[in-house]
Amino acid sequence: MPKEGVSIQVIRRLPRYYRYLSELESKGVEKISSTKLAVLMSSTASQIRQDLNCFGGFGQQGYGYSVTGLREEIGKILGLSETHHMILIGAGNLGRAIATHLNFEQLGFKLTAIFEKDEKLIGTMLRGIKVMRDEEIENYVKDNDVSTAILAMPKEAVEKLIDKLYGCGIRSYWNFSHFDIAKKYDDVIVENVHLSDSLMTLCYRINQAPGIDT
Amino acid sequence: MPKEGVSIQVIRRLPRYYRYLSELESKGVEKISSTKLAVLMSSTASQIRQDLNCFGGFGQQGYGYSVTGLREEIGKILGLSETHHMILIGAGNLGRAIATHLNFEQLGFKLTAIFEKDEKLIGTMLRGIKVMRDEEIENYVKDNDVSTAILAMPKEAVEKLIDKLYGCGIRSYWNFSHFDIAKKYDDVIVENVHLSDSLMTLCYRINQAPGIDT
DNA sequence: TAGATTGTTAATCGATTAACAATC
DNA sequence: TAGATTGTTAATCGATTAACAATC
Repeated sequence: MPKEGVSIQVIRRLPRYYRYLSELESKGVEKISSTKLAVLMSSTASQIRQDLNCFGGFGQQGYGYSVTGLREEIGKILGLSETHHMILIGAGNLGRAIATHLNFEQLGFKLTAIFEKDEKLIGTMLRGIKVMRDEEIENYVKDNDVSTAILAMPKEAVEKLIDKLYGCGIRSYWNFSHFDIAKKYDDVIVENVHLSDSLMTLCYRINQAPGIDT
Repeated sequence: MPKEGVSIQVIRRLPRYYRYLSELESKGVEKISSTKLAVLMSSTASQIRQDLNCFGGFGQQGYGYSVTGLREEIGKILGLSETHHMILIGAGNLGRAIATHLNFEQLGFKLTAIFEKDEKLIGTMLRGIKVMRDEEIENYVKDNDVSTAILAMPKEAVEKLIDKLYGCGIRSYWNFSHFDIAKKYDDVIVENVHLSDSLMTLCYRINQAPGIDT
């Protein structure tokens, strides 16, 4: 169903549609028009209809969209019920926050193993998963289906580890480090989360804004 | 120096330039051309020159850019030495990760206070800061300069708290929740970080990719 | 039927890329 | 001077917005 070549801008809006539709659904709203959804989301009706029609005609003329129906369709497009297995590498502050904070099961994933370098953390439990030693990654990946690795460690550590992960066949990464994985391997899927970049852009905008100091 | 109306796309690329230039600098590289930087960053020379010339002419014809000089200029543009004071609200897993993981001082900010609802966490120390009771926010903000609030708590909690924060005069937010602050107040600066949205787009791309399963 | 709202085509707008004169 | 590379203008490309016929 999802067509090829949908732009990344459209794809990045899909989770947001999904969230707003989920909320409408939980409030018992049954149908919504692109115009009303646009007001709710500070978007435009045109954009919503264009975005959705990249994947199919989910509405009904003269009526609008079924809230539940559309939410489900977007869930299918995103593939949220696919259950890719993922491993977390790095059980420091950030890794622990990721592991405990997210509902992986609702996001198309299942966290199945956690690895860490620091001896002090090995053996501790996180989300019901025992933190394993760094060196066990290769064996684990050989014996288990692993789709994706979450990289919650510094750039330098990723630099050292990435060949091993790639060698094990892992081709998708949720990357919190500043190591540029896509540059090194062009056949991988990488979603980067650069928190410090995000904060820097906030800094820029505060400085640009008139009358906001401190 | 930074001109008005620079597009958000350009601004979001600035931290990345800053990072790559910092790395070149630490490797002792003194000059770089837009062409070489483009190769390094998987960008284009045109885009780099266009981006930089939104803010000024930092290069020298026939030579290129001074690595240190350009890094410093971009640092100035981003305002990384401005030291805005920020408070963190929410000392759960995510809040703790944010507090301990980032070098605020290098990013234009200083974390000065942490607030939390959960009694068990109040009084604990994070990054040398004692976690305070939720209700003390207003008094703290009245007595101290606070530019920005980091919101590391669920949507519902932000929904309840946002009027108080806005009422205290806080006009910029680093928002990890799904509450839509910009919708409610149109004179605020909001940088959203939606980790679950990010993971969903990864899910989509894995499902689209040929031959990647599990 | 009349009103509403979609799906889709066309128009506009803005961002990226290419080209090249200026100049170090 | 000749070569290199910028700053900047022009061309292209793609995304967003507007318009409207189709249709529920």
